[in-house]
Amino acid sequence: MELTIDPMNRSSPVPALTDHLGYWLRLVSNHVSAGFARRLERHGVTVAEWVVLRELLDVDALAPSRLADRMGMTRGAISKLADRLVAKALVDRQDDPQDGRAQTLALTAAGRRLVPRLARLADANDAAFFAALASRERATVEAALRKVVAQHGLKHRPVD
Amino acid sequence: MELTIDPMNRSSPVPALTDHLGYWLRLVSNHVSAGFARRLERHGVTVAEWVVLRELLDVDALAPSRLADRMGMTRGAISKLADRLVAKALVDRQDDPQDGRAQTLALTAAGRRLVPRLARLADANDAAFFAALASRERATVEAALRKVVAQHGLKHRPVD
DNA sequence: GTCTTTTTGTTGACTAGGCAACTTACTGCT
DNA sequence: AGCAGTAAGTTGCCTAGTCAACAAAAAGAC
Repeated sequence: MELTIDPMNRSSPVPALTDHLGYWLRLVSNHVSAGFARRLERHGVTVAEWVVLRELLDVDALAPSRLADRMGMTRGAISKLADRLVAKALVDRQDDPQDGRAQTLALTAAGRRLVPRLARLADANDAAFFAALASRERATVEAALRKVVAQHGLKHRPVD
Repeated sequence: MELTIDPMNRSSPVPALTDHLGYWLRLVSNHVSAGFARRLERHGVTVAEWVVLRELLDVDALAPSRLADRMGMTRGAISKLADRLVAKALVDRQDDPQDGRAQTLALTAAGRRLVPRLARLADANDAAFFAALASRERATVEAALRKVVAQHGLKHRPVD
């Protein structure tokens, strides 16, 4: 390929950035996330914090390390993230009485109250961004993305 | 909605993270970018640096501020990014003789040599990630994403 | 029962970006 | 010509991650 003789010096038609599906994915994804971040900002919450809150809603209590696994972040990051959420009184951190190393994170009453409001923002953001797509089209895209996730066994890594 | 009477306490079925298309987008996008970053790592280049190099390939010389516009980054970020690329001898920074404020960035010979190799990594990464999709399916996804981009007039913002 | 290994969470150094203040230089108005 | 306004690039401070070293505690080996 690159060894092909090319007297006219046009041997390497380097593909454009936009030739990769990953480019479009990242472009749209970054805008969707940034848009959501803007909406969350008014509530003093970041996207990563939202994910924690939403995760905690279902489980009632979760070890930071489990959260790290679920979110695809390091324990160090979760440690600091939890600090912030505790400071905002949205999350309660408690030592595990069974295991001196372990902790457990849970929503406070305020956190539990906030989640549904933020969920509505998430709905609105998604709807606004993908309004251009017919619902059939949206389903197709989601199916394709799920297929990619399945094929590569991608673990949750919603935040960078 | 949240005012609906609900004696069973099931009034707010808060949607799951996975109910949003944006979630899947971000999950896949982050993995694709992280995968690409890993491939680039061996060449001592980051994804943002790759984007700069690829942009410069077409134009031969570009002002940092134009680059900032194209990449959706601040001038401050471009300033530092250019520093790194100059340090790696992949980019040449030159003062504009016409305008005492302005500069111009251009690929060095080494930079120009590197781009096609990195482009191959980009191709490989994209192909590997989306191998699960039929080419028709890939085209559908790309069309949908382009539609979203068009409807919102999204400017280039490939890097966070 | 002790000693090694593993696990849990924290911390500090580092990175890459944003934002805003700043310097320098050009532009346009009069 | 001079001066206000604007544009280009740099810098310092901030944020939110990673990574690796660490302390404390539990688990496992024997």
